[in-house]
Amino acid sequence: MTQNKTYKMTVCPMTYVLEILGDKWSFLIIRDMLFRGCCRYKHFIESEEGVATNILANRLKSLTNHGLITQCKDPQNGRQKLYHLTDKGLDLIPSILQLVKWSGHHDPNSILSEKIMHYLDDRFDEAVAIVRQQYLEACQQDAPVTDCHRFG
Amino acid sequence: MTQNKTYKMTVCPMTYVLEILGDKWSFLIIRDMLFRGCCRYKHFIESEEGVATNILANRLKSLTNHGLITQCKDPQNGRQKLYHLTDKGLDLIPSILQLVKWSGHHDPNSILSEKIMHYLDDRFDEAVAIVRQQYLEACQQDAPVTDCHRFG
DNA sequence: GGGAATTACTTTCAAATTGCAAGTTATAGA
DNA sequence: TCTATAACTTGCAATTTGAAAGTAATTCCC
Repeated sequence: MTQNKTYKMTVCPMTYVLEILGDKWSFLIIRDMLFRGCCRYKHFIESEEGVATNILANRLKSLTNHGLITQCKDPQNGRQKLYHLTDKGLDLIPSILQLVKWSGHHDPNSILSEKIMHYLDDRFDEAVAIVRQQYLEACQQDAPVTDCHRFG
Repeated sequence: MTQNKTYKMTVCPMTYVLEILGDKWSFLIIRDMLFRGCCRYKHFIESEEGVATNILANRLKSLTNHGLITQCKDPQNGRQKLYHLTDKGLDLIPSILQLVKWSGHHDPNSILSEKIMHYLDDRFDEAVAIVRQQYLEACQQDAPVTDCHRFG
């Protein structure tokens, strides 16, 4: 799917999301940031699914252009860049947790604990708030390894 | 993305969903069924985004194999097939409505009415129930053109 | 201060996937 | 029986992906 194509009038809500997130890797990048504390190029490359470096660069650019993430130089180390979710990106948490919840119910090999499923089933808004909160805290600490990996 | 590849142990909830829905067309097929009343091959082909016939056939097979939709002969007309969402497929409504809601907030060209956004923002569970209900009713009537196009 | 190492990419090219157009098969209706 | 229609399948060119190798800009280490 072309990620950086010229703008096309969106004819329905779904086409807008799918233009931005209608491929596997964009979603996984967001997941890695939210649940795995990834904020550097290297982190994403090391992630278990194994993105190709060119695809990663392409998607990071696309997500940046669409305003879901920001890039900045690491003030501690000029040869590194830091990637962070914007508010627009963070607003995807409910969507992502619904997808996680769906997997929890329908994936026969689901690894989600009962406790997590309980949160997603009965205290969804709370789960959203927790994931958001933990992400923001982890970012402030410059060591964004959150406890939220148990969700995603 | 290969849709019919051999089974791979899912390492996290997201990979399970993305293996099934990690491409634009699968999502659009579900949307067409939910919000546009599509239940025949022809309907999907006529949909505004313009799927290629081979891609459509591939995705319908994939979604069937993954248990999100079912295929059956139209009892009224033996040369037509009917496609319907299963419970597993219907359970995607919350995920899809969250994505629609996100678009409503962030797509500068959003066409969603205030009334719809109010439902999604403040009465989300109700919106899910309405979409599900209307889909099921429309299917029973064999003329599945629902009022829900206003959502998706 | 200079060479090696590291990080974040870009480039190249083969392989896989997509999309368009042109069949093909099965059933229906006249 | 002849024609039309619905649901595909096939062939092929064009696009996208993925693996590997290369490059530029720091930073580390002696």
